[in-house]
Amino acid sequence: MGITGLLPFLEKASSACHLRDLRGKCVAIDTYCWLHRGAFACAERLARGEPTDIHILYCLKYVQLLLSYNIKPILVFDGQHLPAKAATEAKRRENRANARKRGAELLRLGRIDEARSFLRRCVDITHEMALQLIQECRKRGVDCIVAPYEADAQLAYLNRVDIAQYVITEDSDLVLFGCNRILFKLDLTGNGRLVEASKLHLAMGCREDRYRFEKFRYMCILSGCDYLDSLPGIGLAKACKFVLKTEDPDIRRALAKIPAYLNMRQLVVTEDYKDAFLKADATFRHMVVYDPVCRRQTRLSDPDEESTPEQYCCNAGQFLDEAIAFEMAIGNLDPFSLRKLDDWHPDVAGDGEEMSANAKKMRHLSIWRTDYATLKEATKETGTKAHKSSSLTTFVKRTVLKQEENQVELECKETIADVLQGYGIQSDEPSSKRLCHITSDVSSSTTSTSKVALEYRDLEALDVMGQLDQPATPKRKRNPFAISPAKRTLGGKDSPEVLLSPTKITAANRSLLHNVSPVKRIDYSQQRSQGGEVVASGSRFGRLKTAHDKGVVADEPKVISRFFCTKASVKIQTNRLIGSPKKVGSSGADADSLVSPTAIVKELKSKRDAQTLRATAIYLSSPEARLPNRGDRTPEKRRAHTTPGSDKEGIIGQLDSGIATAEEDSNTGLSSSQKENDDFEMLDTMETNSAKQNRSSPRTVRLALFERQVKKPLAQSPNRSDAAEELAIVLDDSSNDGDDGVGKQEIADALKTEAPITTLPSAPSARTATKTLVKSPVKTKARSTCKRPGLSANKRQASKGDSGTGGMTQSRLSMFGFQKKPSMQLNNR
DNA sequence: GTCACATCGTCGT
DNA sequence: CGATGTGAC
Repeated sequence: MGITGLLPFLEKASSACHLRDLRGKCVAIDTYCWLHRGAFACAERLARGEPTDIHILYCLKYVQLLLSYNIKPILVFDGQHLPAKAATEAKRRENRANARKRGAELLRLGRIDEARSFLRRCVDITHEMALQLIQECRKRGVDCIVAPYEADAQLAYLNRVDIAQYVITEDSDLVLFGCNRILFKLDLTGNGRLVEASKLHLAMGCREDRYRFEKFRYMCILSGCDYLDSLPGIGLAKACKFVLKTEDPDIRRALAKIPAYLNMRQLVVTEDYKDAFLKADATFRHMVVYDPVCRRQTRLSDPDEESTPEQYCCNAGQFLDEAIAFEMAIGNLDPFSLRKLDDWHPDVAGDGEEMSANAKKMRHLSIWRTDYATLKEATKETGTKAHKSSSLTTFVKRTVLKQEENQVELECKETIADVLQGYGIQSDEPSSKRLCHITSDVSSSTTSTSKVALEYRDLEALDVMGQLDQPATPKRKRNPFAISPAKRTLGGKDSPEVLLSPTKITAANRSLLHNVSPVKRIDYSQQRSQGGEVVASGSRFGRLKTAHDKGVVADEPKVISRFFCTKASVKIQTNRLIGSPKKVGSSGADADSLVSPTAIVKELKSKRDAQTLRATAIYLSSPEARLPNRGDRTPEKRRAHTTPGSDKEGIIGQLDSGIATAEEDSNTGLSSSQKENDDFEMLDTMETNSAKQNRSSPRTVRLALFERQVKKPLAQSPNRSDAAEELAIVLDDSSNDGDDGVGKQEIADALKTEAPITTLPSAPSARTATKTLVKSPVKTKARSTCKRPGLSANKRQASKGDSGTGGMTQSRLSMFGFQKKPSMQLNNR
C-alpha cells in the first residue's frame, strides 16, 4: 500500500529531474512498477494465458532509455513475501481471483468491455515474467537482481552502499527504507521527480539541525504503513505534528504521549501497538537483502550496531542457505517454490562466443563480476577517465543554471557526444577533438589555435550549448522545431538538416508550425523578380502555389499542404525551397505543375485502380487514407454525390467538399489538411478558368465559400452585412501583412471546421484575431454542424472545444507545447 | 484542515 | 499503487 499521501507530502523535498542529469550514474529500478504498467497493455492476453511480450518490450523501452543516457540500470525484482505481509497478499490474491472470475463470466456473456475492466484488475506479475525480462536483460548486458524479500529493501541497500546512486520507483515506501535519491514518476521522455533524503526536513517543516531520519521514519509508520495500520484518526499530518513535538529518545515512552500531544483524549495506545510499532520499525531497518559483491545475504543495516533486540526482527525475513540465496538472487529460482527455472551464471556467461561480443558492447561494470569491488574502486580513483573509452575522452565545461536552487551556477562536465545525443542528434563518428569553452567567437578560436580544427558537428554542439544556456522567457520560448542557424551559415546545401530539439529559442508569438510546415518555411519575402517586383504573393496560397510549382522537378517532393508533400517519406529540404526563385519565372514546367494532387487521386479512382491508388504516396499521406471505412465512403464519392457531375459547379463543389451542412446531413471526416488540398485544387482550377472567372482573388473565392456554407447567398441572409463585413475586415487586415497570412488561413479553416462556424464579434486586428479566435463567441448562429462518422455523441461534444483552432486537434496542439485554453467562455452570450 | 473510503487509471493505437 | 473525489468530523 505504501504510505498514503506521502508523495504529495514530499513536494518540498523533491525537484523536477531529467535523466540527462544522471549521466554516468548507476540506477536501481523497482522493476515491478514497469512490469505492472506494461502488463496493462496486454492484460487480456495475460489473463487468458496467451503468450505475449508486450510487457517485456515496455520494460526494455525504459532500459533502452536509460542506456541511451549512459546510465547503468540494475533491475531489481521482488522475492518472497514477508510473513508480515502474508495477510495483505492473500487479500490481493483473492481480489485478483474474484476479478478474474467475474471477467471470465462477463466474457462468456459477451459483455466484452466490462469483462476487460475486470481482466485488467486481475493481472499478476509472476516470476516467469520477471525471468523473461531478466533473460532479455542478460542479452543486453544489463544487471538484474532478485531481492530475497521485498525489492524496496534491496533497492535501498544498493543505494546506501553506493552501488546505485539513484533509485527509480513509484512506491513511496522507498523513502523510509532509507534511500538517498529516488526518482518517481519517470516517463518515457526521461522526466521525473527526484526526492532527496537530504531535503526531507523541508517537507516536514523541521529545522535542519533538529531533524533526524528516525523522525521521518516514525512519522511514516505512525501514519500507517504496510506493516502496521495507523491508530484511528492519525494520518500523515497528525503524525508529523507529533514527531516534531516530541523530543523523547525513548520511543516507547514517546508513543504513550500521543493522545496528550495531539489533543485526542479518546485515543488509547496499547502495549500491543507499541510492540507492533517497534517491530515495524525494525522491519524497515533490518530487512534481509542480498549483497551482490560478497554474494551473500545480509541485513539492510546491522541489528547489533543499532542495538535492536532480536525479537523485533522477526518480520524482517530469514537468511537462506548461501547457495540457494545466490541462485535466487541471479534469478534462476522461483522465489516461492525455489524451483529451478534457469541455470545462468555470471562467471560463466562471459565465456560464450556471442557473449564476448556483448561484453564489448556492455558499457557498464556488472555488479556480478567477481572483481567488481576493485574495479569500482579503480574507477573512483582515476575519476571519470576510466569510466569511458573512446567517445567520452573529451570534455566540455559549461555552466548550467539550476532553476530550483536560486540560480546557483553549477559546473558540469559533458562531452560533445553527450550534448548532441541528449538532443536527438546521433553522433556516428564521435569527435575526438578538444573543444574550447568558447561559445561566441567560434571563428577566432579556430584560427588562432591552429590545433583546434572545429568541424561542423562540433559547431553544432557549441550551438546547442549556447541555446541551452539561453533562458526561456514569456516572449521567447524553446521551439522544438527550430533548425540550427549554423546550418545556413556554415553547413551549406549539402549538410544534413538538423533539428535542435528543445534547445532553440524563438519568439513565442511566432507559430511553431512555421518551422515544421513545408509551406511556411518557404522564404517568400525573397521571391522577387530581377526588377524587384514581387513574384509570389505574401499569402499562404501564394506561397503554396510557388512551392508547388517549384516542386515539380523530377524527384523533388511537391508541397501539397502544411503537413504533406508528395513523397510521404521525403523530408522537405528547406534549402531547395529557399532562395531559388529562378524557377518561378520559367513557365515551361508550369503547365504540368498545375496537376493537383486531388486530380491525381481522382484520375486513379476513375481507373478503378485501387492498388495503384493505395500505393500512391499522395494517398497514403493524405488524411483520406486514415478515414475509417475508407473503402466504402470516400470523400471522392461524397463529392460526386453532392455535386453531381456539373462542370460549372466544379470549383464550388470542390470547395464544398469536406463541408457538410445540416440540410445535406452528409458526413465528413476531413481534416483541415485535406481541406487545404482542396483549396489548392481550387487554385488550380481557377488558374485554368481564369478567363471565365475574371481572375478572382482568393478572397472572393473564400467569400463564395462562406456563402456556400450557410447555404444561402449572403445577400439574402439577414446576417449578411455583419458577417460579410467582418469577414472582409479580417481578410483585408491580414492581406497586407504576409506573415499573418496564417491568421487568414486559420480563419478560413475555422470557417470550414466541423464545429459551428464562428465569426468575430467586433473585428480585431488580424494579429489578435489569430489569438482570440479560440475564445470567440458564436455570433452568427451556425447552421452547418457536422457529424463525423464513428464519433460517439460525447466525443463529438468534446471535439467542439477545438473549434477555431483551424481544425487542430488538442492532442496536436499539445504536441506543439500549447496548453488547452479555456475556450468558448463567451458561449452563453 | 484532516482523515477515511471509494473509484479510477496504469498501455497502446 | 498513486491520484482524485467525496463525505464526515
